[in-house]
Amino acid sequence: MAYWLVKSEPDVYSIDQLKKDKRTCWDGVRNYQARNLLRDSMKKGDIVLFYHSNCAEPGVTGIAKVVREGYPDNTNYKGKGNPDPANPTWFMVDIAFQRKLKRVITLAEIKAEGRLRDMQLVQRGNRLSVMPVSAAEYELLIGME
DNA sequence: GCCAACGTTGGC
DNA sequence: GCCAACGTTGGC
Repeated sequence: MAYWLVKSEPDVYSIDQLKKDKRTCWDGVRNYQARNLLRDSMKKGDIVLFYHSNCAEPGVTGIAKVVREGYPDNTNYKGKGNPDPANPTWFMVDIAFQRKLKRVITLAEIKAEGRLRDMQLVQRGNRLSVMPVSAAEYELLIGME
């Protein structure tokens, strides 16, 4: 089993929305590196840290689980369907709500924790919206809750 | 709203 | 295949 972190702008899709929906398809990812992870690496049962970006208090806000492995995301090709559905470019997974953290583990705290300095999240110029997290990093982070 | 960092696009 | 222009992300 692996661990992941996904970013979402709370104005667009928040942890509270996921809690309400119970599960959602993680669509709209339009980055090839992230696409490869969605398509090839994320497995059913994997744990996903839910991160709020581009907001007043960026940080990890909850935990979700992969409930459906990568399948074609044929929508939203600039507003239209995939011109070639047999050969999809973009993929998505389904994730289900697990729980909200008791509090937000903020980006500032993560940066301040030296043992988390290798997390992709805090690497320079990181813009990936889906990224792997090691088991050790996951445990440490959850321990800060 | 600013700006740095990065990906993508397109001319050549 | 190079590289400048442009668009997007995301912290601050």
